[in-house]
Amino acid sequence: MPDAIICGKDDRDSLDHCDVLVVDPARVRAVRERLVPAATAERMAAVFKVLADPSRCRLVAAIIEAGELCVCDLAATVGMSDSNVSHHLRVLRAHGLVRARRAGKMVFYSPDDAHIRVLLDITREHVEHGRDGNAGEVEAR
Amino acid sequence: MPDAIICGKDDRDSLDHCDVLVVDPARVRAVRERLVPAATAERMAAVFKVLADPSRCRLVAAIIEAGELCVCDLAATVGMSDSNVSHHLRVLRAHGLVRARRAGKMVFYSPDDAHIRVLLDITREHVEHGRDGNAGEVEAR
DNA sequence: GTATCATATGAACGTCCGTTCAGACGTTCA
DNA sequence: TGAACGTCTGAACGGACGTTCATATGATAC
Repeated sequence: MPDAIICGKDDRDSLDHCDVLVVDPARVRAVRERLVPAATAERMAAVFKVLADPSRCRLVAAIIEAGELCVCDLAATVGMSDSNVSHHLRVLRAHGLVRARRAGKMVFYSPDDAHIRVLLDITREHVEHGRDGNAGEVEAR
Repeated sequence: MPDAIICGKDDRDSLDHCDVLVVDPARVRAVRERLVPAATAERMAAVFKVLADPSRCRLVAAIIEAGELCVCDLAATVGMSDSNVSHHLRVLRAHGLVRARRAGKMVFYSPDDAHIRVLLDITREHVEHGRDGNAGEVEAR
């Protein structure tokens, strides 16, 4: 098996420079073929990014828990300003996580996706039971 | 049923001001009791934040796909600089998503959590099949 | 020892994002 | 119509974060 070679231009995505050392080019190529495409990863990261905020996590959890809730009650539930809640709800709505229903002056929000509930459940179990790996330290080695 | 009342101090978390309108205080209180604690939400958001980056998504996916991979091969696989990959791997390691094994000059990384694989799978299916709600537009209403 | 390689680290830059504040919009009720 | 209310919007501030560059560490080979 080769020890270290230089990969050609075609092995990289599309970078101006491509003189990168590779140890096991066969495996790299195999993994690259089966790897999630960059565009898909981008959309996946976007979904995670929506949930990557404690406020939005609680908002979504509260909406799922209640089934349906208006903005001011949501704000009271999670302890945030109405304005802030509204900003977050717009993000959640834009990404299809929650749905809005108008009733007179107020707007009721309800969950709009089954996957999200699973994501929250798994992650909650992960951080509660499982060892979640400290979030602060960097030691390791 | 009451139309709108002012909630007392005990109904809020711990804010200096608490003059917040609530429509359905009973439901708010019920949801608050069963709602995920703020501390837990913080840790959940931290997990999501780790995955809320396309580069890290692909790195984790590549490591899971390959089972084990060294830094330079990871860099070649996802098309990033070694330095950048190393930075991201530190984050992934600090949060217990991947594990590092040293072998001579090089370090091999492998998955260190079963939950993460499920999170990635669900999210990938979500953005591929399911309607993922456009990430750009904000229209709605 | 020195040289080379694989990886890790730190600083610096630019950008994104969560929050707050002030105000606008739309709806209801008198 | 005008006031009160629920919600939404935009600007602005502060902080967090991803990337790059240069450099340091650790390990192997000569």
